[in-house]
Amino acid sequence: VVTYNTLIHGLCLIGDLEEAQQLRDEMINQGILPDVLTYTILVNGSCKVGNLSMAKEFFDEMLHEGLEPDRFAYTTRIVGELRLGETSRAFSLQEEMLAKGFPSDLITYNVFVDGLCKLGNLEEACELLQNMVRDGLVPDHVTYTSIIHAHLENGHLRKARDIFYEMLSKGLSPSVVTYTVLIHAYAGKGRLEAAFTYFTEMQEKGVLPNVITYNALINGLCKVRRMDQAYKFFYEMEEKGIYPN
RNA sequence: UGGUAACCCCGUC
Repeated sequence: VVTYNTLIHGLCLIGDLEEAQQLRDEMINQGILPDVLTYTILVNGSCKVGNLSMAKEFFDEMLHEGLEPDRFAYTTRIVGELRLGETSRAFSLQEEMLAKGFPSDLITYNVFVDGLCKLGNLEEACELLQNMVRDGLVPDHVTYTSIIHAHLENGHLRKARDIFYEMLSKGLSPSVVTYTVLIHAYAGKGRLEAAFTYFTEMQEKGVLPNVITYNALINGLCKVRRMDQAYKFFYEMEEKGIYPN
């Protein structure tokens, strides 16, 4: 079952759900029964390709097989419900999960925070932070990045920056993703000086920019037609062995 | 062996 799960996971990573499903069928024919991991992988893979009804089907099949979903399975399913905007269903699943002895962990909360942010419920997402603390959990850099990203998407750059500093004050280390969302927003709005400041700061802290970070900068520079500087970063990434995509 | 955050492109509106 580990071999099959690993292969199914690989197929899901490349987005080939048809083949993944066939392999699931094949393992059954071979007398190897899929387990909770198999279904979690399939539910997750379906979500990633945007086929949320398929995600639900796999989750239900897991139940029909008499398998008991665990925290990973529930959280994966919650991602799907939130993407559909089914907030109350997502919360019901959270309660169901709790009733089965799986209280939400940091990742479950992060899924809710990000999901609510993406649905435009930033307020509700922030309220969840209180629940996290109540449950003895500490918001991490992923939690903060979701909230910062939401503020940036709303055009509230200053608020985003404030949250960023709040994150630093709590001793959390921003990741390359945190810096990249900030750089993307500032560069995209023509605030290149601020973007450069973050770009410099991240490297001083040993956080290495990746191709997405460079794309964000180059995109901002191209928008304001500063092609010479755009090329400067383009060459710089090559020097660093970061390949343009 | 499985669950969370970022760019670009494309499609529908």
